[in-house]
Amino acid sequence: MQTISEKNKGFFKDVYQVVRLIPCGRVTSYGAIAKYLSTPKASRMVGWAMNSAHSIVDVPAHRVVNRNGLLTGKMHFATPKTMETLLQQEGVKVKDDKIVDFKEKFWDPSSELKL
DNA sequence: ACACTGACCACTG
DNA sequence: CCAGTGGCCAGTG
Repeated sequence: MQTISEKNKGFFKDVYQVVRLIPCGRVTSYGAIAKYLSTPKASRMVGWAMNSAHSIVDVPAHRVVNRNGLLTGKMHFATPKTMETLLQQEGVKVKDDKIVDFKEKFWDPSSELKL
């Protein structure tokens, strides 16, 4: 393996960059990152990038959730509760594997970074 | 080398 | 409003 951690593919690297820039106590969605990078349809690839990113500490994948604010990838972490635990430690309230006041905690790179 | 799957989102009917 | 389909990249079988 060591696919991205060593080589870092184009799209993957961009995803990690954005996720890495996510402020503490803030969350974002796949579509937001995908749209910021290129097209919202690429949200799937973002999720796939996370699939490898969950193994990378530099990428707080726990701050990345789906459009519903649901912790979709919690199962991919060390433990199914690692994701919600990390979020709660950062001040993000998680209830029923979902982020409370998700829209308030939502961090849109296309709006915050924008450039 | 080909085909299918994968942590999804947005649009159309 | 709810349901269904399309679409992007990369990796594995």
